[in-house]
Amino acid sequence: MITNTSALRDVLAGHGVKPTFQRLTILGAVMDNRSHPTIRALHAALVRKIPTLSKTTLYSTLELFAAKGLVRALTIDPAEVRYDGVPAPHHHFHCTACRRILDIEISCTNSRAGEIHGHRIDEVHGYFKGVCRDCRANDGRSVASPDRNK
Amino acid sequence: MITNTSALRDVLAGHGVKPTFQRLTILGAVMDNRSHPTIRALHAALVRKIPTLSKTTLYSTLELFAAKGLVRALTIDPAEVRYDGVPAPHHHFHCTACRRILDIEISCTNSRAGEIHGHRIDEVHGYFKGVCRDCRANDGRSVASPDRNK
DNA sequence: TTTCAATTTGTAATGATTACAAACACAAGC
DNA sequence: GCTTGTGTTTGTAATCATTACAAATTGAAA
Repeated sequence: MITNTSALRDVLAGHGVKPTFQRLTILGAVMDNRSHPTIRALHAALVRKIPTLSKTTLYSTLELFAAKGLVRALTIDPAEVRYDGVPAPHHHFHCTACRRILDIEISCTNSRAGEIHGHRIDEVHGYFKGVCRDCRANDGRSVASPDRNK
Repeated sequence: MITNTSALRDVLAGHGVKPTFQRLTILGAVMDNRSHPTIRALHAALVRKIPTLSKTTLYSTLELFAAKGLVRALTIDPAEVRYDGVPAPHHHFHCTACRRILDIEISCTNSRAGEIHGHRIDEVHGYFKGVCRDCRANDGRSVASPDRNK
């Protein structure tokens, strides 16, 4: 685990969010999981730590975190929202073969939020769609379906 | 109507798509509707022209168009996919108050497709989230809910 | 201990999307 | 003209993420 409880507690307190056990655990999971997990994946992973954890709590908590700017909701895959524990703007790559979402380090002059044409900008999203290197090497066939294993 | 039937017929033929009456009508609607309509909105608008038009046809046809590069599917709003009749890469602004999606003319060096880190890039998506000028002028309250009027 | 508000949970809707098979259209060949 | 066959369209029935809602729980303050 990269992030320890006291650090997480500080993050929550710094954003005016009461640090409950569920919230600490969920925030730690999202920040440590760098695969942009879905609610379903998070729930599957977290029920081991919190057997009674409900999906409703995950939905409401992640909505709260996103509103506070602690995490970012990615709507790249229309089937399911994915969550990114790194709220700083950065780009993504969505592979249409394996459905993974990868971080892309690329400079972008539009990443600085602010205002455009009078519209107030709160979030900047940039991503690419295509076939990732691994799937290309695999002749276009998916190398994995990380979140599709029901 | 901006696009006439013969022009639409050429577009479809040029992409190897058989120009049926439904496809011509649907393509014309998406290209003329610059509000990034949802399936629901398109269906509501098109049943006047094709009373028997089914939502299934809309789903399959727009999926076909998107695969052929004729239109672009926007997954900005997690509730519903929206369709853009302008397939050339350009930016969008999503207002979280009125839920509209506006076109944004802005230069972007990353809009040129190609390849990054070995990943083949087929589509480039860039958008901003925030509160649009109209809603800001209206004190943050939505100025309209174009697609929410059930 | 009591109280009260916030949080968490489980269950029941909601509604977009998909699966699927029947109905239909239309061109090629007879 | 008719027949055949393939591709298209349609309607209905699932699927499943998300939301709505109210009861249960927690925890701090009085």
